[in-house]
Amino acid sequence: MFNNIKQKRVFEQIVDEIKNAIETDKLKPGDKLPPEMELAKIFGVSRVTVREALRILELSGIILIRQGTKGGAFIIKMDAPQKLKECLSDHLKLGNITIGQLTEARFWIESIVIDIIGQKATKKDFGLLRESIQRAEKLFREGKEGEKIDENWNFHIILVKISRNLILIDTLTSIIELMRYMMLKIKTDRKITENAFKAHKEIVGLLESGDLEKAKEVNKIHIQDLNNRLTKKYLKRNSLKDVNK
Amino acid sequence: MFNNIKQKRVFEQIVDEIKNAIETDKLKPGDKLPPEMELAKIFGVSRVTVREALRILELSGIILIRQGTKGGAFIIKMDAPQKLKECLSDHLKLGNITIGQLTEARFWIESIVIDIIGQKATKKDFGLLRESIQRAEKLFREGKEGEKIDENWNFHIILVKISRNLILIDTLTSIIELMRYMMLKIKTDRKITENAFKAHKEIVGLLESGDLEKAKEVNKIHIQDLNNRLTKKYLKRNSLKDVNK
DNA sequence: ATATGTATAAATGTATAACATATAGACAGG
DNA sequence: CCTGTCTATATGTTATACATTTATACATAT
Repeated sequence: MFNNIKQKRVFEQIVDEIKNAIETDKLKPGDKLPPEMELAKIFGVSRVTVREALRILELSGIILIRQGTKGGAFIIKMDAPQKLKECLSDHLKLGNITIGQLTEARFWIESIVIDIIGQKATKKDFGLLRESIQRAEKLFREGKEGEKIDENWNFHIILVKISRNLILIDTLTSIIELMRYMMLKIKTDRKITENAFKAHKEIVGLLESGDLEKAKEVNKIHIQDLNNRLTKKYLKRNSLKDVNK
Repeated sequence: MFNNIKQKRVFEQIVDEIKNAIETDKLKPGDKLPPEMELAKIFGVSRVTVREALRILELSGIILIRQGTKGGAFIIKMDAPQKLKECLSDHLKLGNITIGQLTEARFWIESIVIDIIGQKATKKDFGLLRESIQRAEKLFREGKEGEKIDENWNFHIILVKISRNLILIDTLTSIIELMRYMMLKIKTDRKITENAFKAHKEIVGLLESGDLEKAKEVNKIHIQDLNNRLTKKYLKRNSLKDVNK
C-alpha cells in the first residue's frame, strides 16, 4: 500500500551514485575517482563514509585502489571470472555442498563441454589440447612432478574454455580449483599422476576422432577415481570445512 | 625465489580472521559478533578499521547488520542464488557476458537436468511438476495473468531441484531469476505465456514417458524463443545497461 | 485491558581532526 | 647508470565525539 520510506545508508547511496556514473559512461575504465577528501566534499559527507563506499566498490571489483602519489581509486574492467569464481568458491566452502555433489556437477558439465567440442572445436583448439599434453610429457621426462600435476589440472581448464561460455567456464574452473586445492593435501604418488595423464591423452584422441560418447566415458572413470580418493580422505574429517585457502 | 612479505591491509586481515572462525565452526549461523567497540579492542585496532572489515563481510553475504539495541553483526547462511545473481547481473551490465551466453548456459544446464531426471526422478518429483502445471492452469482460468507468469518461471526451478545438486541448482536459479527480471520489463501478451505453458506441459509428458531427447528439443525451442525476445528488446537500448535492480 | 506515549540503554551510523605509511617523480652525487 | 634523498600526494589508521535506530520497560490515558 505504501512505499518504503527508509533511506539507504549514506555510503550505499554513494556506491549507487558511482555505479550509476559508470553505467551511464560518465566514468570509463581507466578513469580515476577524485581523492577521498574531495569525494567527501562533493557528496557533503565525511571521509569515513566515502571510504566505506570505496570498500564496497573495491570488493565488487569495480575499482582498484592504489596508495601513494598518483594513487587513488581507478575504474577497472570487471574481471568476471575472478569475481564469479570467488562467489562460487566462498559458497562451496561455507555451504552444504559435498564432495559427491562437486564430482557430479563436474562430470555433467564436462560431458556437456565434450558435446560442445563436437560442435565448436577448431583445429586451433585441438592444438592447445595437444600442446598441454606435450608440456606434461616434457615435464615428466624432466622429472618435474609438481609442475606436471599442475599441467594435468590445466588440461581441464583448456577443455572447458573451448565452450567459449563464461558461465560454464567460471563454474567449472571454480570446481576444479577447489578440487585441486584439496588434492594438494593428499600425498599423490607418481602412478596417480601418470594415470590422469594417460586418460587425458586418450580423451584428446577420442575427441579428434569424433567419438564423443567414449570420451565422456573415459572422463567419467577418470573423475570418479579422483572422487574416491578425495572422499576417502575428507570423510574422516569435518566435511568440506577443513578446506581453507 | 622470495615470498611476498607485504602484509594485507589491517581490515583485510580481520576479514580473514572472522571468515576463518566461521569455516572452522567457531562461529555458526545465528551467532552474533561482539559489538564494533569490543572487536576493536580484541584486534587492537580502531573502530573505523573494524567497520571496513564488516562492510566487506556484509557485502560478501556472510553477516547481516542490524542497528539499535540487540542489534549487531549476525552470521547468516549465505544465500548463494541471490549473491550469484547479483554477480551475474553486474557482469551482464558491464558487458562481460551476453544474453546469448546466458541462454546457451541455461540450455545446456537444463539439458543436463533432463538427463539426470531420466535417472533420478521419483514419482513424487513428477507430482511436483504436475502440481505446478495445475496451479498455472488454475491461475489461467481465474485470469490471474501475473501470477501465472510467476508459476511458469517456478516450473524451471522445480525442474532443476530434481537434480539434488546444489551447484546446478544455484547456478541455474541465478540465471533464471535474472532472465525473469529482464522479462518483467518487456510487455508480454497472453499468447507468450500460453506458449510457455504448453511447452512445459509437453515437457512433463515427455519426461514421464522417458523420451528425454525430445524433451530437450522442446525445451530448446522454448528457451530460444525467450532469447529472441530478450535480445530484440535489449539490443535496441543502451546494451544491457538499462537492467537495473 | 489495550493502546499509546516516554524514557533508557545499547548498538550502529556519521563527522572531524590528526598522524602513519606508501609511492611516483625530481634531483643530486657517485 | 645506478643509488640515495627529498617532497608532494594519496591512502591507511587512530581517537573522540555526536547522531540515529531500535528493543525493552514502564507509565499513562482511554
